[in-house]
Amino acid sequence: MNNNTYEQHTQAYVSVDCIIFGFDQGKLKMLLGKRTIAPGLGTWALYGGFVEATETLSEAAKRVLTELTGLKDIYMRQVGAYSDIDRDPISRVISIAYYALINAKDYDENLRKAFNLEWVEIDALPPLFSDHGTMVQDALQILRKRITSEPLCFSLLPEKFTLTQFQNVFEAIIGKPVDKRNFRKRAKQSGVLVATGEIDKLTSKRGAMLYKQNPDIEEFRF
Amino acid sequence: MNNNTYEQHTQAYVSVDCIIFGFDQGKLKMLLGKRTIAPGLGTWALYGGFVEATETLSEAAKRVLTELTGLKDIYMRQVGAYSDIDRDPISRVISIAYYALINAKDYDENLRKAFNLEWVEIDALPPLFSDHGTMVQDALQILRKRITSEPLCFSLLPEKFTLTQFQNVFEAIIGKPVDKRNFRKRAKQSGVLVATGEIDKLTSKRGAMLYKQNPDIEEFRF
DNA sequence: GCAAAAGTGTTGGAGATACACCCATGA
DNA sequence: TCATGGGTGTATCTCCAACACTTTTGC
Repeated sequence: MNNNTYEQHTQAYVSVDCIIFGFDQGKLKMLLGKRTIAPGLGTWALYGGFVEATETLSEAAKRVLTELTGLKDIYMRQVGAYSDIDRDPISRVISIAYYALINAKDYDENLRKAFNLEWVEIDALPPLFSDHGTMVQDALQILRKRITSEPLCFSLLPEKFTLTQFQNVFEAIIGKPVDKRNFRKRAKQSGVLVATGEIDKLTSKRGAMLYKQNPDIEEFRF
Repeated sequence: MNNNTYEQHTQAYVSVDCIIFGFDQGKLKMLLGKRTIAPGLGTWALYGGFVEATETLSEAAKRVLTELTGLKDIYMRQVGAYSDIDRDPISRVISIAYYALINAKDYDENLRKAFNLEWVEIDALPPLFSDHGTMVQDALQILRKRITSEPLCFSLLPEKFTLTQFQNVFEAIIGKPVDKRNFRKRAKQSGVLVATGEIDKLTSKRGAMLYKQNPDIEEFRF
């Protein structure tokens, strides 16, 4: 900080933009809406909101996420700050992107319709408003890097899930298939999950063991 | 973005704070100053600056870095955005932290004195102003994670360096010693550096081969 | 001649990869 | 009975870790 007084400097609007990932039908998807206001009316965009004087960035992101999804305690992390001068043509707005992971099954279809949002597959993304496309690519890169050091997959799944579901989410994030036997071995040896003893009969005739996240992991390693 | 007009929302000052790392005397250090203004007069702090209307965040960070060091083309990356309501007691200021890596030998001592900065070892850091300590810890964590996927060490060294110097920087960042033979094997096999053919006679009687960063690496893997 | 830094190879173990078939059940 | 998804084991290979002595030369 130098000696200039604050008033000599300009202020800016600060916003958060939320990248909401979900897993559905074997695909990693995200919630996008078409802008209903200028600038960028009608183009696909992330949902966001201005940061108010009484809240931090993560509080603002949580507020937006809860408003949009009705869910609390959403897994959410900061991606970064975006500040191109003209990223918003109306005024200087600096935006901080957050990614969030939700279980798509928990998500209320009525809210989705009320906000005019769509689940869009991440490998079929349309062009996005302003720098939102960059934010999304940055978030995806972070997801892929962190998948072995943070329990990302579980936030995209129901509380109890089969090994096959776990593998499907994992593959959707890293973007390539993995060997089933090796994956299951790794899953069991790593200790990141525990068998519930319950059997899921919905997705297969034979039935599959349901697992959940091991709550006693000190440092996640997968 | 919702339908409210921009004017309904409050603006904030936006600043950048720079964490300048250097390597000197076998230790990873950073440049810190004691604040010369309120708030926090006299406490150790990062050097920063307000973001002006005409510049992006990274331009502001570059401006501050150049002002402070006289150097251009500094390796610099964003750490994240910090927004606690009272992180600055005078006014709402949202700050984006950047870390920078410089070769301490390039750094002009006169500038250091002019700005009243000190090189402080990262494992002997004093308490820092506001949330600057958090920024520094976050930056260090990023450095440690990225050391194998980004060419960080080279930015802390002169253009030509010995394998021992390279190993010293590496150890300083990860915070623990590594085996010399394994490290040298890895350095050579990875292809991240090339021998210059020149011999450095300054740091040893026998002389050591000088290497430099391999410019033809497409994806850095170490 | 000795102190100080440079330089050099081998072995063992752990973890990752590749790979194909049987099982249980509902329809 | 057959279609569907669930479940399992072994052999190989690659990468990483451990480990100690010789070389050169300025002083």
